Amino acid sequence: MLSKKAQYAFRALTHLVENYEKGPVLIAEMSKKKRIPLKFLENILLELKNNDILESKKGRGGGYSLKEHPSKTHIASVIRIVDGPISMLPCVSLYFYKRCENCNEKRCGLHDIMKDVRDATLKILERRTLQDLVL
Amino acid sequence: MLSKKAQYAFRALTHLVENYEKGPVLIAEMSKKKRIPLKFLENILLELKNNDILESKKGRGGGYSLKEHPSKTHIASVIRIVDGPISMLPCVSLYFYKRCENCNEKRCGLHDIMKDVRDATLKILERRTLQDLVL
DNA sequence: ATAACACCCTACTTGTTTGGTAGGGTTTTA
DNA sequence: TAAAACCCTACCAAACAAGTAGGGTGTTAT
Repeated sequence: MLSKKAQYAFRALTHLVENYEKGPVLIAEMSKKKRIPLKFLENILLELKNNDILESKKGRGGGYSLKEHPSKTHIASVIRIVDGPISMLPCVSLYFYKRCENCNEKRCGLHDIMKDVRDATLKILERRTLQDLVL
Repeated sequence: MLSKKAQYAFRALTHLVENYEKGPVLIAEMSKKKRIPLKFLENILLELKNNDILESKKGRGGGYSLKEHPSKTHIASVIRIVDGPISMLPCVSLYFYKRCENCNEKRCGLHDIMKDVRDATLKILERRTLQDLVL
């Protein structure tokens, strides 16, 4: 399950896509429009900025905006930043790999199954972008 | 990510598949062979039994065994019992559905994406069975 | 200059979940 | 009837999730 944090992140990003090319958007505005706790949202946006999804401008007329065109940022990237691994097992994760104790990976049925799941999932999440958030 | 509990469950189930038709297996044996904390494993097996994956026999010569042939129990069922929802959002879950506040489902891009992910995932997890755990 | 603006950063709090332990109770069979 | 083996409830500590607090820092308009 995606955390509430991730769901908030997507709600905020949706707002930013909807207002793309209208200049920076205030945290306060997103918080109000999308009903996200202000200070919590602040942390989330900061994290997305530190990971090159967003950029920000301080002072009057400032706010947050997407660093790239909505079609350039994949859903998978956002999830990895906010929630971490997408895979169901550490031993099949591409970005958060950890070998599993007590499973040799070459002869582990579960490993193979979860690798298939990972591939099927990423095929979707690495193709879809922020653009797809808004219909 | 699957919880450690779920991973233990699959390790134990693997052992039961490997020893299918050799009669009931002791908790203690699975605990030792698969290096799973005994009392924790006890709880897990009990839960699987209460959900019709396993059956048990008490007293001397007793133990746990699979209720049905390994090819009859799907990986998805086990995950749902032990960890709960498989989907990434409550609003796309088949067995644990909860509507999401602030998203009308008919016009939510994220909803659509996560529904696709769910379908792709279930296509695998509802086809693969315990039989596939052992190679 | 300087005040208002708006993001930046660290730390804290509270409640829930996870992973695991304890300690008897119950049923079965030799 | 005693030993074997599962059954059940409750408890515990550590980690994580969700959210709050309170200033700090850089920017812009006047």
